[in-house]
Amino acid sequence: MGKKNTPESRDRIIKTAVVLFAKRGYASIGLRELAEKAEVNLAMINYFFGGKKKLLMVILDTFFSGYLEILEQELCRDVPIEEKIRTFIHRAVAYISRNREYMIVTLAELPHDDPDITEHKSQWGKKAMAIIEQGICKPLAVRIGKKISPAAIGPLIISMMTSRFLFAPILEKVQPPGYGDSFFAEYPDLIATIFLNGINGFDKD
Amino acid sequence: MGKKNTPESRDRIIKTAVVLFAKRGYASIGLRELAEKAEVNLAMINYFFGGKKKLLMVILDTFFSGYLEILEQELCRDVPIEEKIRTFIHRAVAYISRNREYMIVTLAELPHDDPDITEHKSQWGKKAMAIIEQGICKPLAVRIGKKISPAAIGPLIISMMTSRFLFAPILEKVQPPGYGDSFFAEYPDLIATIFLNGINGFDKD
DNA sequence: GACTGATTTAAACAAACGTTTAAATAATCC
DNA sequence: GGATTATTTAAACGTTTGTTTAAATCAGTC
Repeated sequence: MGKKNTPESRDRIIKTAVVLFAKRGYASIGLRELAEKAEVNLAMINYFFGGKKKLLMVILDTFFSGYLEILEQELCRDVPIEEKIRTFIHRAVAYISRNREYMIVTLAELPHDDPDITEHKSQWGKKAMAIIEQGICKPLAVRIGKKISPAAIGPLIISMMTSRFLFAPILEKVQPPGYGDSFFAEYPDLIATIFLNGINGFDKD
Repeated sequence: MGKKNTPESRDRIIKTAVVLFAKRGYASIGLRELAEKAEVNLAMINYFFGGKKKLLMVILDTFFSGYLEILEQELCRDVPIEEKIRTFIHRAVAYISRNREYMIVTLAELPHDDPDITEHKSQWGKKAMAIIEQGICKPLAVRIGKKISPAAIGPLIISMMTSRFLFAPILEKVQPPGYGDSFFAEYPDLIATIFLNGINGFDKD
């Protein structure tokens, strides 16, 4: 059963799709343009993925599974909750930054409600929520005496981490250059501190 | 010059478009379906707006101008920064909740980079950034001795406020019912407290 | 009641859409 | 080396896309 080392045109389709979908949106990219940019015959997309929507799901799965792995590894550890959250945010921001386009495709499709895709996304949502419930909400309730729903914390924390990247096209036009490199070095700490202690949390410097 | 009291089919187009775009995404809604659902002839959309993209821009403008008005009114007041931010978040969350679909259409299109639209969006971005610079970043720098860029604060604060709404399709499938009404009553306070003092800010209850 | 401008209509435009087909090539196995 | 897959190709499928056209209907003014 002729299995090659790596079906390299399949990979090229995904890589190209992620870039195009992130830049102009999943729905507005035609398969012909995708095929052309990926240097692949049009029919190959349906050959490998069985349809445009299935290709999107592969991308969503790739991002979600990577994000969930970090969630799992960092939030289930038995360390003080502050340290746990801080190292989680550092790893997660690094992951998001490294896979910017995957993240954008995923986040941009989140609010929409295609039945197939929503069903699929909520599979990941369930798992994430369970981890956040155990890893953050429960120990936090013990600590501060207030129960915050994982349905609030989960979306909140990922939205905070991704905020800067989702606004990138606007910010690049608005912002006078200069924040470039040093900014992203400080970014994970900024998010972690605000999530833990708010903007007042910078007092102690 | 025959001006009617209100061109009611123009309004119907916008109202219908906002709902459809929010639910399934701007790019995946065809003008024929939109016209049908709005009970309007197909050609009316181009007659009133001059194109699909222009219709989208009207929607983006509507949301942005409302949001910016709140930014302006609340953040330029001369009151202690904590109180200022807290009341701003309350008003903004109420606005977002009331105009959920407008917000979703706007936020879902944010990360994409259609030249025309990005140009247009960044007009609003400039204004928002200037207000946040003056209303938050500057007084905050005095208070905590650390300068946080408005290019970080602006996206962060709106992302926090909208997070719960953008994840709605997933959460409705995942979440066991029960958080419904009481949740959204507490939501603005939750966001404001976390932004100001982080999750540790609930100590004092 | 004709005139004017705003609104509405049905019909058509070329272009692009996602998907399928059947035949050709390339790679792998025995 | 012949048989068996896996991959690639060009062509066509029927729909749907956003936009335009020119004629029809409507409302209000003089």
